[in-house]
Amino acid sequence: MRLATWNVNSLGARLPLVLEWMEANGPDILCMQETKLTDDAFPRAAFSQLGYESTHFGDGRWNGVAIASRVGIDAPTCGLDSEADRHGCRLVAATCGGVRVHSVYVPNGRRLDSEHYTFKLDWLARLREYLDERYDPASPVALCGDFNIAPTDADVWDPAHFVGMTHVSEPERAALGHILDWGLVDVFSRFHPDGHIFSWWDYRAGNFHKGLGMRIDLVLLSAPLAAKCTSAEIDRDARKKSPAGNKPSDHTVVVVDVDW
DNA sequence: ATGGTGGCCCGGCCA
Repeated sequence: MRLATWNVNSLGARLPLVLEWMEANGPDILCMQETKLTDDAFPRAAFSQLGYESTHFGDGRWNGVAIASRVGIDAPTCGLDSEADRHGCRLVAATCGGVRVHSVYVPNGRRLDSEHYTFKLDWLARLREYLDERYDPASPVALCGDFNIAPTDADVWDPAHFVGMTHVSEPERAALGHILDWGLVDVFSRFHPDGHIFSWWDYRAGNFHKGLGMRIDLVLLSAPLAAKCTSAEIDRDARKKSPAGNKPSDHTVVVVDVDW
């Protein structure tokens, strides 16, 4: 089973590149974030033509998450528990090939003194509660998406640059740690313990070409899946303009293979 | 390294 996650930064703008990448790389399941579409505008037929079922949770201009799967989309659900999250469109889940898959878009905290930062920490705490209430960590569960957190200092280009900034603060890393403590493994870091491999680069100032990025897009697998994970890679090429001329997102794809 | 670019959709907001 090939499982991938990609913050596409507008599926409306990115659909040609996403389809091009799917045809070339054959994911069984692709989790997408920041589709920026309403459910009505989601291009279900385009995925269907490639053999994928899909589920989407979005209300338009911001956020929006989706899953495309060619191994089934069963029992789809949207959001966390609260009414506030129902308007955030930051989580969609479905059972795909026997795995409970979640496409997750964690709020951006913006600044440490921002109310958005408080909301981010609260959202992460409720994500842990969501796991506690629904699943057994001994079952196959995957959380895939843009966590807007670099798990360690090896996941940013220069830790000194990020002192006092969001994405790296101790409370954010602790909140992520609490989610991992439920029984999930950041499988990419297990295959690449030295870090310094990134999934996001600011569009501005040529940061991609300078190597100035962060690893904030994660695939978290419960123990039965993590034990059978054979590969975890970041496809840096998908951050470039494609051979067909399609423009990139500011994030690229994380691809995980599981012997499942 | 507080500028810069790109997405939303046309005036700023968001990342």
